[in-house]
Formats: sequence, C-alpha cells, structure tokens
Amino acid sequence: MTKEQHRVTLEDVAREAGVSIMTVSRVMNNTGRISEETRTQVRVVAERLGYRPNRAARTLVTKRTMLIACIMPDITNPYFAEILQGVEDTAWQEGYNVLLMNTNENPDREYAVLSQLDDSTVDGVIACSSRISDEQLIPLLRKHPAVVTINRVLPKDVGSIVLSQRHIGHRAVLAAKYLYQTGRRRIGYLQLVRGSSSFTSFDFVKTLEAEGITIDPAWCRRCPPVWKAGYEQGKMLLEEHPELEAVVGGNDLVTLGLMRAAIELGRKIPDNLALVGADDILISSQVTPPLTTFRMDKYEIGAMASRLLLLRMQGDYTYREMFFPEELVIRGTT
Amino acid sequence: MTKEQHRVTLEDVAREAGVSIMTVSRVMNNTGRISEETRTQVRVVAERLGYRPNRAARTLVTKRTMLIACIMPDITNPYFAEILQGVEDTAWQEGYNVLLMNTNENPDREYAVLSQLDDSTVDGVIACSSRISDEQLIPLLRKHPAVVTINRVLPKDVGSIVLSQRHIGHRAVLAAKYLYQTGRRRIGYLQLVRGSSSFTSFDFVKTLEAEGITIDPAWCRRCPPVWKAGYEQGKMLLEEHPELEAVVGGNDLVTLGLMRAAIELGRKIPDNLALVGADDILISSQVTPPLTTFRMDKYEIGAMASRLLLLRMQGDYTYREMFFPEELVIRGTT
DNA sequence: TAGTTTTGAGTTAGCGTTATCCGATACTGA
DNA sequence: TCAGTATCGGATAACGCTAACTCAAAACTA
Repeated sequence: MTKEQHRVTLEDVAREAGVSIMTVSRVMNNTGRISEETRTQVRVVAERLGYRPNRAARTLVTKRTMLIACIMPDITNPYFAEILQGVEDTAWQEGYNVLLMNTNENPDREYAVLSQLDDSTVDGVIACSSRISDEQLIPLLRKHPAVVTINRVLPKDVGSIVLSQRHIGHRAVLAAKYLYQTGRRRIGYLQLVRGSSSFTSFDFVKTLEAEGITIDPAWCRRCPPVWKAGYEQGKMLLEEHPELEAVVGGNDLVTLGLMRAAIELGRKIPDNLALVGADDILISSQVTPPLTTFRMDKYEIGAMASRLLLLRMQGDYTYREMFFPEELVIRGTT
Repeated sequence: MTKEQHRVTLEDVAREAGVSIMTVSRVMNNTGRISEETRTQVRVVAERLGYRPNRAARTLVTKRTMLIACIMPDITNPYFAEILQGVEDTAWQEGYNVLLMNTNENPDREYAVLSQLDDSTVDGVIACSSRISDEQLIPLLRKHPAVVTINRVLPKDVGSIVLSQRHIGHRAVLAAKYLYQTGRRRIGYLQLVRGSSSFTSFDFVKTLEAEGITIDPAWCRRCPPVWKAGYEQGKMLLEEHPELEAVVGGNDLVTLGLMRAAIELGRKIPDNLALVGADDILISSQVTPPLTTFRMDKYEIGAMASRLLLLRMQGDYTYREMFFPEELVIRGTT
C-alpha cells in the first residue's frame, strides 16, 4: 500500500452523508444530541468509506494521546516482563496503548529516554525500578501530569508508588536472617548495581550487625542485574571466599548465575552452600535444586501501577502508595 | 504538576526571540537557510523557555508519528522478550519509539489490536508470530504503509519477512529425525496451538512417514504455547502413552513443562525419555538435565525486523526476506 | 395561543506545527 | 553600474479534528 492514497476524513463522510462535519464527529464520539436516524445514516456512510479518525488531529485538540510510557530496565528479565504484561493488559482494557521504553539497565539510556519524553507524547508515565538518581529522575518526571513509580520512593507530589518491599534492602536482610536461623553463619551478598540504589552492602552489614549477625564486608559484591554477571561475580566471590556458607542474591537471575558457578566449583547445594533469590521467576522453580526465593504477584504490581496511573490521568492526584507483600518460598537451596 | 500550565509553543519562542514562527521551526528542525547568528539566538531562547515541539501538531502536518507498533504473542516468554529487545533497541537508535501490543496468545485480542491500529497511529507495524489466519491478518496489515512480519510468510506485497525456520514445522521434523538417529522410535509431538499455524501434527506424521519414520498420530498433542499447558498436556500424553521414547516440543517453554511432568512421573531423562525443545531460552540451559534445543539469535531477529521496517518506512518497498539459521544444540535431554 | 423548553444540527474558531510561496537584502561578475 | 543569483526569513494556508456557541424547528406548558 503506497502512501499516496487519500485519507478519508470527517469532511468526506459529512459530504457523502449530507450532514455537517460536527454531526459526524458527534456520531463518532457518541457525544451530543443526534437523532437515531442521522446517527445510523452517518455510521453507514463512515463504515462504507472506511473512515478512521486521525489520532494526531484528535490529540491536537483534546490534548490526550491515549498513550502511556512504560520505562523498564530489562524486559528479558522475566520479573520485568511479567510486570509489563500487567501494565499493558490493564492499560489496554482502558483504551490506552503502551509506549515501551526498555533501557537495558543503562542509566544513560534511561536519562535520554526520559528527556525525550514529554506530555505531548504520552498522557502518563510508569517508571519501573528506575536506575537513575533522584536528582536526575525527579525533574524529568515532574514534566508529566501523571506519574507512577514501581519500586522507587519519590516525593509524594511526583506521583503514586507501587512497592514490592517495604524498604530497599529489606528483602536481603530478611533472607540473611532466615539463613542465620537455619544455621549458616558466613553469609555473602550479591548486591545489585544500579545508579540509584541507596541501599548498599554497607547497610546490609550494619543492619545485620544490629540483629547480632556479623557479616564480613569482603563477602559482599556489587553485581549488574543479569545472569552472566551473577555467574562471573559469583565465581570470583566463591573462589576468593571458600568459607562462605550462604549467599543472598539481589534478584533471581544473578542468584541463578551464582548457583551455576557454585555447581561448577563443586559446591553441593544446599549442604555446602545455601542460596536465596529475590523475585521468584519461573526458571527459579525449575532448576535443580529449586531456588528459595521471595514470591510476589508481579503481574498485579504492573496492573496496579496502570490503575494508579489511570486515576491520576483522570485528574485524581491523590497520592497513593500500594505495598505488595512478598513471601519467602523455601525450596531446595536452603 | 497540574494540567493547567501554559505549553510553550513556537509562537512564544518566536515572540521572545523577535523572529517569525517559521524561523523558529526551521531552527528546531535544522532545515532551510538560517544565519548562524539567528540560529543560536533562537536556540538560546528556546532552551530558556523550555520549548518542546508538540508531537501531535507535528504529526498532523508531516504525517509521521515516529512510532512503530510491535505485536507480540507473549512477552513473558523469553523468546519473544529477546526479539522485542532487538526491535526496540534498533528502533530507538533511529529515533522511533515502540508501541507494544502484547496479545497474550489470544487471537481475538490480536485481531482487536490490529483493527484499532491505523496509519495515523504508527508509521509501521512489526507482527511477530501472528496467531490469526491469513484471511484476517492480510487485510489488517494492508492498511499500513510499512509492515514486517516475523515467523510468518505472507504475500510479498504486504511486507518484508524475517524467519527463523525455513518452513513452518521444519524444526519439529529435524528434531524428530535427530531423535530417530539416536535410536528413538516412538516419538511424540507437542504441537503449538495457534489460530494460524498451517503446519499440523498431520503434516508432522506425513512428512516423517516420507522419511521412513512412523509416528502414531495418537502421540501428537496440541498445546497452548505456555509452560503450564506443556506440563498438563505432557502429563496426559505420557500417562496415556507410556510407550513414548521421545517427545518434540513446539517451544522450549512447553518442552520444559513436559519435562517437569515426566520427572514427576518417574521418567529418567534422557534414558527413559528424550526431549527436544525449540528456541533455546536461558532457562533451557539451566535446568537439569539441560535441554537439547535449537539455538538462534533472537535479538538479531528483532533487530533485523526493525531494520527492514525502517527501509519500508523510508519508501523502499523492495520485498526482503531474511532467514536466520538455527542450530541444534545437543545437551542433556537426548 | 403565546411563551418556554427541548432537541437536533450547523457555524466558527482554533489546537501547534510545517510546506510552500514570496520578498528583501547582499553578493557576484561583466 | 546593473542585471543576475544566492542567502535569509516572513506570510499564508493547510493538516483533521473538537469545543463552544448559535439557532431554527419541534414540542411542550399554562
């Protein structure tokens, strides 16, 4: 199909149906008072001519794009894929389409993406697990009338928030405490590297210290949130610190990478090394031994983000914070 | 931020800079002849005022949305997630954003999505592994000036094509032949259910018959392309046909589901039951035993689709067909 | 019957850009 | 010096739609 065809406009329909442009517009939008007779007449003509309203023209006057932007760190991580599925399903049900902006865990790209975005492009923004600093993120989000963040706490006026853990790092501390209860003493930590995270291995060590659990900072490693990095960092960590009895991973992917490294190093899991992951992706239940991790409703997190965004887009700027409880699923690695 | 603020327009910049609207427009688009002096002057004012061009207004006159639609059956399937990553990265590099339309393997939803889409919404469409029939799909795609399909052959005038297997079902036949070579005789098939697929278990049986391999049609099952379905259908299949020595799966997810069922039924893999998957997602290499499957460059498939689409969007309507070879990766399940 | 409301549909005026045409300088060469 | 030709930038008219207002005719009301 070439580009040179004539687009069917309201005017064409109006002329053909012998009514004014406004009448056709009203019929198409089901607004205003139109007699049943005229209505069906216009509908028939519009159908016959194959009329489709021009989205840009409509947007220009209504100032609504019917689009929402969803900024994701990495859609090949099943954790985010499932959240995105929830976002898209819910948005779709409400007549919105999703502009996907995948940043590949790259803060520079995330910054570029957010800079490019403005309120003439989308009606709202969902920023999931942002990897950039508050200083960069907040001004960029303030440009938008409706914002929801996932797994990131921002000032209440910026937007609503969906969280899957009460505080950053809360999960890792819980995992370590559980491992301690099961008798492990030398507990390592594969902390996710991201531009933003305020929770560091320093906090990990300190928080657990307060609980009477001593962690050697040398047992903690920073690690990009992908499988390969978990494998590589994990291998180094275990080689340098064979005394480790357990490791807490920042997400399932890196924990699984580390598990592979451990197996290659001859470690027997869980007897020789215990592992706890973080987000219960499908693969985690299917490996041998299956990974102990935290379960949460990822789809529902995404769906809720869409719902909260919709409220804001409809002008309800009440600050809302939804907390999704996560549950430790004990499987074969502990 | 409320909606009531005044948007900075070309007019504001023009007034402030003491030039005409057209001059500002030219500067913003780097078109036309503008003196260096005026150019920087306008740039400074635009920057100070925080001017951002209105995308809808621009689209209305240029007829370009800078958006492409990507229709995906299921982004929680890592196979598609990786393709989507390739699509998005490449589109982004060229200044395009991606409208994600995830259909959750639901043909009705895919039909609805495609019906809603028109050329005033996006500049091009990538339809990945469409689940609807040619009769439905072709007219819907013809509305668009630029189309690329992934894993779906259509008339050459509809759009370009990216394929990861030479013919539908080619992979399954290859897998069966390989299993036969390794001594397996009673080979089952978990065929993916989709609205469209022209390759049926009937073809599977017939094609292999021609190769001298006899398959009992009762060993073939249709199965939705998700893990759970593979597990359930697999369990039924293995219970009803304990004589099976091997099964070919339509994709890795269902094969893995079947593998779980087989293990629960006490089958030893690969001695007691051999398995071949289809798309080498990460999880397949991490389970025990690791899955024998077909490897292909999923990211590159998506990236290529974007590149082919770009060519069409730039007016090069040459039909192109890219074939990505896939390679059998022999691991622990055969 | 005259006044009032309701109903259905037309008219006008943008929304914020860019395409296109056109005019005013300034520069060129003979 | 004077046409000829770059060079720069303004004026105008769309693009396709909807908000807001207007108004005639029909349908009530007292």
